[in-house]
Amino acid sequence: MKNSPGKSSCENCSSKFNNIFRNLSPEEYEMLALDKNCDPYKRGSIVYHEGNRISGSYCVQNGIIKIYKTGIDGKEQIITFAQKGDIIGFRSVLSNELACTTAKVIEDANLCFIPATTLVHLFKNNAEFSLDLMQLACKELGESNAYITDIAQKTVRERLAEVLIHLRDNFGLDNDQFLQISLTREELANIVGTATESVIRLLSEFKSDGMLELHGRRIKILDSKGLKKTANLF
Amino acid sequence: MKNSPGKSSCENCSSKFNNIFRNLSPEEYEMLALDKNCDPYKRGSIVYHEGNRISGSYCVQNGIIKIYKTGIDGKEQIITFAQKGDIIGFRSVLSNELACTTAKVIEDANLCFIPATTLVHLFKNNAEFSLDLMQLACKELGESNAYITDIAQKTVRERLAEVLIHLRDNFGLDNDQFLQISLTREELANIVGTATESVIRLLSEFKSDGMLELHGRRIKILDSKGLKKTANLF
DNA sequence: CGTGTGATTGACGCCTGTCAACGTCTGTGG
DNA sequence: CCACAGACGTTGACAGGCGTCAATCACACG
Repeated sequence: MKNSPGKSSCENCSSKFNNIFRNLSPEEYEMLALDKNCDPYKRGSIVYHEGNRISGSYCVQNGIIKIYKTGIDGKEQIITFAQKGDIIGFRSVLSNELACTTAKVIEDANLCFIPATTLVHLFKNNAEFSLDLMQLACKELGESNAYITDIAQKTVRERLAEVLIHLRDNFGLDNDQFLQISLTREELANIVGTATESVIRLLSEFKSDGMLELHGRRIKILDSKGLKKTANLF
Repeated sequence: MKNSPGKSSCENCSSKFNNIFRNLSPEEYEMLALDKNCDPYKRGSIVYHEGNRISGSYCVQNGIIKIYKTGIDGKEQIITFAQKGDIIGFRSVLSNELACTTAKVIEDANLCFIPATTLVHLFKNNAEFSLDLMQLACKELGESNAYITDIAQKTVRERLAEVLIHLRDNFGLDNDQFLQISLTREELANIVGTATESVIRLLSEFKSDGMLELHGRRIKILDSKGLKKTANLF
């Protein structure tokens, strides 16, 4: 009875329907259920830290994790967020390298730890699974390369608008039509790659232009089309 | 006799010693040799184009290929270069997606075309190979994420210095100690993510500071330590 | 109520992109 | 052999986006 939240089998895990483990055999699900280890993580806790060796990957049951790199003067650059159904840390596990990012919980989460040996075993013995995982890595690679182009060519204003659209598309809205995900101004700045003050100024400009409604940390997109235009998205 | 340059088997291909195919069985090498298709490509020719479907990957025997995305107003953002022993286009093949970059020859090259079916077959049937390929994708992912951090946090001056060091480390020097790879100012700008004029000005500043020697397109690094310091590298 | 974190606003100036003009080099065709 | 076109490199002028610094406000928490 080692799997705390209801010793749930991954086979009918509540997280994302088509998750990365969809092509496992019943036996492999069994194995995964035995090997994994699900635990709650509080907001603010570090799942793994850049530069450390990690002994396995984590599958997100719920909550939100921010994945970032630490750059000049300790300024963090947010690479992506992981949520329900996502798997994190597999890059370092499969390459057998030190973690090149830090994973920090920003909304209370339940994570299932999957030992490296289990993951590698599945990768080597199930071609469907390995292809799925490969495709995931390739998808992330494509996204990262697209973001390089963005950040290299677009202005801060364009990038911020784009990030807001992106956050809406990826995390959705709450009951009041506000962005579901709640970030500090500094975190927004660390996605966009700019100063906190610039984010603040631009957000209030967007508000003046009637594109946003702001209530503290909560953000509502009023003019999606205008925002996309500002972002140079088509 | 379909493989033009000496119907060479990949098994003893002259390209990079530990290349991606190092873990194939003799039978698999045989299969690869039968399926592949090696052709010369002239400087300036396009190997594949962003947005098109590609029917296979390419292994670089020699020459240099520039991989870039087209951004705002057609401005190109160079993501990476491929040289001897590198494999390109595998991302789109394995994800079964459209090419998200363009590959253009900048130094006359010989490329071996590997049909998608062959690559996928090898991936599914040889766990060592699939792990190698996965590690390659993960390595590229790590590099892309590192570059996001750089480009988001460093100044143009720092990035240019870093790119020069990077080009030296990856392509080496010619007999006169100049960088082996020859790029236009515009291409340098499209790596760094800046304007051509800025690259020109910064290069001559670096020259004034005694860190570089410039002869047209040829660049010699005189003060590697100073350049690294300028780049904020340790 | 003090402390700390996050948000906001203003002032200031440098880095860097844009525009324009001109120089240089190479290859082509007359 | 020369003229010309076109690509590439260089330089200067200029403005404005955006980062930095500093002060102040808002809010939560022990």
